[in-house]
Amino acid sequence: MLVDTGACERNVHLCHHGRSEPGCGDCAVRPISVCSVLTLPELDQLEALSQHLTLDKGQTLFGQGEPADFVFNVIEGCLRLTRLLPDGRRQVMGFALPGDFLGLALQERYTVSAEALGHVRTCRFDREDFAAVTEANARLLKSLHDRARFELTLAHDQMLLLGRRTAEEKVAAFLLSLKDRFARIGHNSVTVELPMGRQDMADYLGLTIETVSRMLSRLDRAHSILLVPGGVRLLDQDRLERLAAS
Amino acid sequence: MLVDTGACERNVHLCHHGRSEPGCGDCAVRPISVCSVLTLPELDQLEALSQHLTLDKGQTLFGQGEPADFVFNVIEGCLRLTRLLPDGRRQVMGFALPGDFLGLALQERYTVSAEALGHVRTCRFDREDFAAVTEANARLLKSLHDRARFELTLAHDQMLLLGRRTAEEKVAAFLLSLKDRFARIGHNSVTVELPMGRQDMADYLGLTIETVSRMLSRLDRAHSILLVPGGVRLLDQDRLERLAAS
DNA sequence: CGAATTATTGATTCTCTTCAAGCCGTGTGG
DNA sequence: CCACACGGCTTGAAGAGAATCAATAATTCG
Repeated sequence: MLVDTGACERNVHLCHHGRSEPGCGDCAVRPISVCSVLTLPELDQLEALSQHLTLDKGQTLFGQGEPADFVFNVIEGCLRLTRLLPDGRRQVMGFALPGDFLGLALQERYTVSAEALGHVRTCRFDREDFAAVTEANARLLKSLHDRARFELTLAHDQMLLLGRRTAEEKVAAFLLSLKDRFARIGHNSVTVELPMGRQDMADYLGLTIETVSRMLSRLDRAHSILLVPGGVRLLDQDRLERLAAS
Repeated sequence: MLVDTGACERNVHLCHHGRSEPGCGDCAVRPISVCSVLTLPELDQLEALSQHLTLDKGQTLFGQGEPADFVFNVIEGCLRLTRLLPDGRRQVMGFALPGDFLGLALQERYTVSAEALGHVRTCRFDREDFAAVTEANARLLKSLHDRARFELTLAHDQMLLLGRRTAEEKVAAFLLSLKDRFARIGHNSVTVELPMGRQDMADYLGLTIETVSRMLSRLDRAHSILLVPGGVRLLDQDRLERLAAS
């Protein structure tokens, strides 16, 4: 069944690694990516298999249902991972930030679509090539496995949120978790950037866009947060944490 | 914060492997467990580290927040994996069946409680011991990783269900997925056993017990299913699949 | 058998959705 | 420069689906 998946331009910018541009050794996200466990020789090996790939806002990295030929490291920017039901209902499974690896939950085909929420840079590998490297390198496999296990706990957290939390709690928990994620990649601030739109937040939290907007307004009115263009300032983190109550 | 976690008896039956009882080589769930990738000598090594552990209905294998000292293979029976919020709201993260491995999403402490829904037999390993074996055996690590990735896709499915499906769709999807899981472990029948109670189903699906009961009654009245003691007979699987619409 | 637990069903309430309108920042072209 | 359109966001009013409250029925278990 065909469904309108929105913007799907694929005129992405691709470039093979050349001697002139900085390689894996200088990669900005290396310390926080799966590659952090690799030695320099191993990095060289991997680098030979990698291609940089750049997307602009709205472009699709891969689409749900397509053959899963590639895996990716996110270097810069933010992507939205969505799953679509035949009738158009949408669930955002997550947002990928720099350092994230895309391709853990892969079967033969992508089960989600990945779309750029702004300018995005990724490092792409042929899935088979990457699998071969993984097969031969126990440390890399362990690193991927640790990520998969961590992703699993995140997914469990999200299941609890979707199943048992109120709209206000969902929004509060979302803002806090986003703050934590940004903190982990070095972007530490009480003002949390929101690279995604309200509809994306809604589809991530199992709500409607109107409810998300209302809850943000409510939190703003209660001076728990301050809505600013492109983001949110967390004013009363204690209260938010009490709401998010894990 | 302390919360009543219900039945917590720990008088579980423990037994070291002895020569007289059947070992890993004859294990009923070996072909469907993580152990399926191991050679016989490797199985012997693992067997030396294993203890059988038996629980009766209502007993707790491990509790949320406790130090995660052990990992488990489920040999027989069904367990409920729950996470509790401080205020008592509960989310059932999943049900473990024979062949399932418990301990993928582990950090230092268990993030869920595991309770027996009936008579349960498990194979227990010290977490450190098991980690050492995993570390040294790439095939086992790969097997665990594949399981983790599969669990991740299941978690994603559940997120979609919790976030975007109606009560009736949730119940229909649950019955079908349970049927599939039983089929995969050899228990193939149009009559699906329901080892868990209505409250467990409700907490798994993000509903209340009353809503689950109502939806089951509705499906029964529509002759899509037939409610039988301890289970459900799937009469109109097509209609269920249309409802579950993935 | 009788008590306790679990499940079903009905009546009512409430949270979130749906429908609808208006607002705001941005970009565009006359 | 301003009118206008467009997309994203907010806000309000009405409606629906599931929760809650309450009572009864069916099972399980001692």
